[in-house]
Amino acid sequence: MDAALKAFAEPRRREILRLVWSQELPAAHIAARFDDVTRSAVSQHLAVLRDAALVLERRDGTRRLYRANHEEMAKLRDFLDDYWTGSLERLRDLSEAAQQMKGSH
Amino acid sequence: MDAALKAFAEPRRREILRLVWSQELPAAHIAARFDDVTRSAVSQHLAVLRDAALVLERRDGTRRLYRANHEEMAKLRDFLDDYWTGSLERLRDLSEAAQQMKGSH
DNA sequence: TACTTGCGTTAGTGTCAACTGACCTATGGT
DNA sequence: ACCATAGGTCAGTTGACACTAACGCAAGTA
Repeated sequence: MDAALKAFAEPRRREILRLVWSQELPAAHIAARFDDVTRSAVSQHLAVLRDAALVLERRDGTRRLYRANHEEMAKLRDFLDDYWTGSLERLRDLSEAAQQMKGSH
Repeated sequence: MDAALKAFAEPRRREILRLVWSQELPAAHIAARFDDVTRSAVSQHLAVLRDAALVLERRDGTRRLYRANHEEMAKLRDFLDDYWTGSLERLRDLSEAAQQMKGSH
């Protein structure tokens, strides 16, 4: 999950992810969208996204088709939502911090 | 805004941010929460968060009190929400990608 | 079998970021 | 004035990472 956020916090990867959000695209089409970067760089970005499970890969002959993994993206979104809305974790941290202030002052 | 996401995509900084989410804390208290890292490192993290406007700093004598900047965090959240919900941007990218497929095949 | 296309992978490079340790600054107390 | 406390800053190291160029490999095609 941490890897997903890290992968997502990269402008180029966010662009790629957006391209394959609602349609499957072969690597060549994705790479062709970026004229300021080599095909190799895009391939490596795709590997990062795949390792983070943010995209899914499907092989069709010599081609590899990519599409966004909406399930994993939903998980990431839930994670972020939890951060904002607080949840149990932050309550625990707050009580610990309060306790620490007592002890040190 | 890109800086905010990048700053947020760092586990340690997310921890710090959570500590000052609903209460103001002096730098020393924040640093004391991390036993595997020096005060210097925490100070630098706080600088990154401040530069990204994710935390606000207030001076009180020799101390510096930090608290989360909820407004800026809301902006970040909105940015992420827009990414998910689509918005105009993605529609533009989709049409461009479709046009490209036509041209190359 | 040979050639081409589609794509991943590897080595090497430059840059950036997280961290430590030493230092500097400012405020407040004695 | 002196000293302690709170905390930022700078130099230097290490490791991660985005990238290029060259190579490797599988799957069609002639």
